[in-house]
Amino acid sequence: MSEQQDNLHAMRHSLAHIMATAITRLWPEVKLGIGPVVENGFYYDIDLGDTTISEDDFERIESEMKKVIEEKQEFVESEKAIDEAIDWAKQASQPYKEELLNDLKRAGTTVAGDLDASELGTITSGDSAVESVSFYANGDFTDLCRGPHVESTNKVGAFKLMRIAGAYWRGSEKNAQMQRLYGVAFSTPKELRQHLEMLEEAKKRDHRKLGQELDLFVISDLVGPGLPLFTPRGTVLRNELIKFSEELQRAGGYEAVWAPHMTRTELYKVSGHFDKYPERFDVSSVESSDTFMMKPMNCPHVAQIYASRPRSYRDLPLRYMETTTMYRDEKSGELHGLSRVRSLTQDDSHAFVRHDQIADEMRSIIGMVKDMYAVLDLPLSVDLSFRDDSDNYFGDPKVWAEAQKVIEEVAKEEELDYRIEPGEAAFYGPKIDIIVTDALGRKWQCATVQLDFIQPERFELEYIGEDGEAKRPAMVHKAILGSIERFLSVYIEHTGGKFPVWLAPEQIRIITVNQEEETLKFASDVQREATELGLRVTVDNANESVGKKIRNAELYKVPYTIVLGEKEIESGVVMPRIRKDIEVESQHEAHNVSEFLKTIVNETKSRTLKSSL
RNA sequence: GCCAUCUUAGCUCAGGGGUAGAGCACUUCCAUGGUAAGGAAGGGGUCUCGGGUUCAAAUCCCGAAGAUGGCUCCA
Repeated sequence: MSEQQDNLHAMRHSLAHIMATAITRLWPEVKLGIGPVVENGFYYDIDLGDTTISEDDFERIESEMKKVIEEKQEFVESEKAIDEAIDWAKQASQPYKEELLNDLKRAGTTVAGDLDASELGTITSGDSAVESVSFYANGDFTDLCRGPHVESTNKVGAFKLMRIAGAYWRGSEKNAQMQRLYGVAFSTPKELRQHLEMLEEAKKRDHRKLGQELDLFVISDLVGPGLPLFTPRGTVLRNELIKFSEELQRAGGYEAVWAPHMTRTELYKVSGHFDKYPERFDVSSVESSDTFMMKPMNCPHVAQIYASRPRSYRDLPLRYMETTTMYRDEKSGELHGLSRVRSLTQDDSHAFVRHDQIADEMRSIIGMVKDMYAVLDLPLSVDLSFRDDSDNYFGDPKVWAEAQKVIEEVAKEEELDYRIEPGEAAFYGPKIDIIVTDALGRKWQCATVQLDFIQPERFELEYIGEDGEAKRPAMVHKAILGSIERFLSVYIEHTGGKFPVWLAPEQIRIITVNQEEETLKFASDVQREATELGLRVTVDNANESVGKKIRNAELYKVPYTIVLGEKEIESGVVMPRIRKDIEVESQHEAHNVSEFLKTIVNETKSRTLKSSL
């Protein structure tokens, strides 16, 4: 972390204390949980018993916080012996702090997750237990805290309270539910303003809103939550993306296969998924009966295609792809537009490879991923999800170590911007998770490449080696777009609905000036010509003003609009209206109709037109 | 699944214990139009669903479903 980041961190953390100070002044009976720094800001968990705070109280809290800031209270660190600290917590009636301290005393740590860890008192000696912990005080307010803080309450930059959420004490639903107050904070008012503007922009681009406005998908109560239906426009997006992905895969030697969407549950018992994630299988809403279920993933099915006949080392790699829909019983609270659904379609593939072919296959896949996201104008970075020392993983640790080495080498060779994330691996093997950064700077995981030694083992997959001995292949799972639904949610927000020409559901809209026979005929001639060139074109000959029809085309963010009337019929020349983000030599040049259509075709075919946002 | 908030026409939303509202969209008519909304008329709602209170419930109360924001989870 740079010095600047350290300072921002201290500011945010100090603001959490200042908020707690303000809340303690306004509600002296408050029981405080923890108050860590999070991305872009901070929060504090509070428990007010029967009272609940609402966002209407933010004004009061913020103005109290401003008072604390103006008082320029110094942050003073002190140490207390652990028992003394526990007494303090008792006297201050802070049961949550007391619990943390007791855990510290007993275990030297608390069992809670990462966020809590930064909140714990400093361990000054010994491994197994703690002798003393650190406190920070500002004015009358003292809190168990490891720090660091800024020197005084007036050095905290700009902040704003954002929202209230329910949160369980230490993240467990067995515990008391507290209220979590979130704030954002930045070093300068300007950065805060930029952040708030970004949130405004994100709201405007919300894919659920754009999905409705641009008529891309719908969710019907009768069909059910998490089961989106795609309209013709949305389906064009889906199909074009899938087509591109499959072209990349075909070039990499992948052949299409097909599997039904239902299976005997037994398949997942053999694969090991059922025992590993029982809670994901025991819910009837995606199950058809005790013995059959909707498929929640694809790999075990494809493994059966491999297993259907004897394989030779000469056959490998065998590369199968299938863009297919799977069904997962996501909990209702987890569903969100297209980004979290119950029916998700993956551009899935599985390669069965010899161990000496793993690196090449990984390299080839990384190439596809790079090509895809270059065209989609989404910069990418990579998380190498490796195992940790826990026993959550199947298989031989030695094989894992070897595979992880190969993966890291490939990441280096391909010059990927990568981070290693221990403990993030799937239970059957290490993964490469590809993270894209959208136009608003938000990060999303999309593509994933996963190495799997376990399913070949579970399904007893074999090939006959050069020496005549049966050998076990490895499986390489991959999805370039990941879930198409989820990718669309990211991409709709990335582009704000201004899709590049090759993807645009409607590439050209022809607007007629009037309803005269001659005009209508000319419009339909141009439409036919464009359609024959493979373009997606519609004619708006509604009995409306030209201005109105232009406006409608704009609202649908159609890349090219041409108005046809008497002038165009006579001259054969059009003055296209081109969506502003599209780079062209001149926005206002007149074109011969046929020439113009051919230019669009070229742009479409190259798939390289970037939407500059 | 848990907590909070919300659910009124296809969409965006106002209203609120006593005959259900607007804009857009839709239909029809007039206007035949020139690069972001031409004019008029009309149709459209068991006010999410189920119970309760009341002379009377869309409105108040309870419950359910769905949505939204979080929490938790994400093979």
